[in-house]
Amino acid sequence: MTMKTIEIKNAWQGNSDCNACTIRSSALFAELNEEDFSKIHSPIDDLRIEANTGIYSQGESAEYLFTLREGFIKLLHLNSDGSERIVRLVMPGDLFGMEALLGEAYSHAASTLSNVHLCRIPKAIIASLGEESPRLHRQIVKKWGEALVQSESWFSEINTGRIEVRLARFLLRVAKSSGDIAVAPLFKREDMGLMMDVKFETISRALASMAEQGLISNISRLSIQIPSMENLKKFSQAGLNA
Amino acid sequence: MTMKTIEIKNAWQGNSDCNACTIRSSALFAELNEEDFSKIHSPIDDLRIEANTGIYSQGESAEYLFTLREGFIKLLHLNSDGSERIVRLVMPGDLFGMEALLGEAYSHAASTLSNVHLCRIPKAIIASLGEESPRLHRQIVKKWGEALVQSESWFSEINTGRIEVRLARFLLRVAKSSGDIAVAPLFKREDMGLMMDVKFETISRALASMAEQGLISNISRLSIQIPSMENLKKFSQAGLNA
DNA sequence: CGTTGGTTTGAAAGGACTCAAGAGGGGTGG
DNA sequence: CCACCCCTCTTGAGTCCTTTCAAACCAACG
Repeated sequence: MTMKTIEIKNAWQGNSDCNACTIRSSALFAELNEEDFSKIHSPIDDLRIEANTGIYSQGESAEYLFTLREGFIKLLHLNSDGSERIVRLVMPGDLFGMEALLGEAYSHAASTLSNVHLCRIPKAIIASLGEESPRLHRQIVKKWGEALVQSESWFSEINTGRIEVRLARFLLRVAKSSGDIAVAPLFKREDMGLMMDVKFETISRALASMAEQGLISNISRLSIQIPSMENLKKFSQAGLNA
Repeated sequence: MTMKTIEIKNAWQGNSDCNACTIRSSALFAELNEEDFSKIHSPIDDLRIEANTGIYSQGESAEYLFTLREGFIKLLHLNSDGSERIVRLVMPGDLFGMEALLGEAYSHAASTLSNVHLCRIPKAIIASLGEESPRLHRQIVKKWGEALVQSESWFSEINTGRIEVRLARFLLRVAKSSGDIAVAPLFKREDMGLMMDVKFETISRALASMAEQGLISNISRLSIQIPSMENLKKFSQAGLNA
């Protein structure tokens, strides 16, 4: 598994204009006002990174935290025996790498599952701003909380029961209804296996089986279609198949 | 599974003297000074609760957060299909029920695995104190961070690989070396199964098998002994058995 | 075209689950 | 104090699901 690392020169898109950010309402700076923004001096970089690229690795000193704007990122925790698990799937609007706020090392590795667009925020900004802005502090606490809840419910739902059920819950979680039909992105089978604690062949088989049951259709490398969200939901809750 | 709920009248031990708390260094109020303490007016209750008692349930409005002083507590997340998982094992010094700080409902249920001793802190205290004490804010952020890291590494280590290996990692995590021999507490097999996503019979078999291999000894309902931490550690990392 | 990385599919082996019976411990009432 | 009950834990045998090892397939790319 070769893994590129970011080359900032190529990825750099300019400094962010956070004030005008399109996902600002869901991002870290949601509650900041003009005055708060005026206090930001260090540069917040706006990066685009291609799929399957490492952003940071576990144990590395945490200097930045990140907001994901577009795409998907996996957070990989590696165990003492060398095995690894995906402990969180970062979705647009989510913060990650918050260990930077604690002045610690990253407790997991982060890498891209798709092409992504993200903001990289130096920890110094938060430290200095945090002293003066209770609003930011509140927002940070909130984000930590969301991360924890996300992590725990992810953990509980994606890792309990038969794989087909777990996979169904996963698909419901990442699915996007664009108009009439719902589409769910897929990732490398290997990665999906790391999320649900099964081998990649098992993911492949589960997808095939669910397609046979009519729960999903149009399996391709990177996505599937969901003919009926209702059916899939029912399936994920009961596992009662035909 | 019958479950008592706290009866405060019986459990109440008096209001806490946080300033003199023995676990204060690791608890929420670690960094508060005299002045900060003087601002605390609402009562922080000091409770003792017996084993297998519910403290709060998922979805309940979060009015308090808790610090565990003694014993073990499980945080139970229940899925939409009714299945449930233990998402975190709370150990002495840990905070839980922090959803109260976000003004939300509890995202999981909490109940005792052993007799416990804990402090119950009304959310109002944090809200009012938080406005004025950046130290407390920093401490809260830190605690959130610890909870997240704990949750993720728990998730990754206790849920990856063969059960015997998972069980070994679990034991290492809860073991206490008192002098020469190390002892690890056990819980109801059912609960242990919910932590590692296996049936309770499987836990029972895994314990028996590990005893046969000499990795653990003196299996009883509530604890085991670990003859050699080294061996167990080696086992948990490689899974190479005899 | 041939190579390469990723995905699918097959068959056999292994681990966990289910159902079921039995053993151990603690508490209660006779 | 003993008998009995209930709850929990252990153990057994067969089934089901996931893994393992292999081989074939597919699409992208040089």
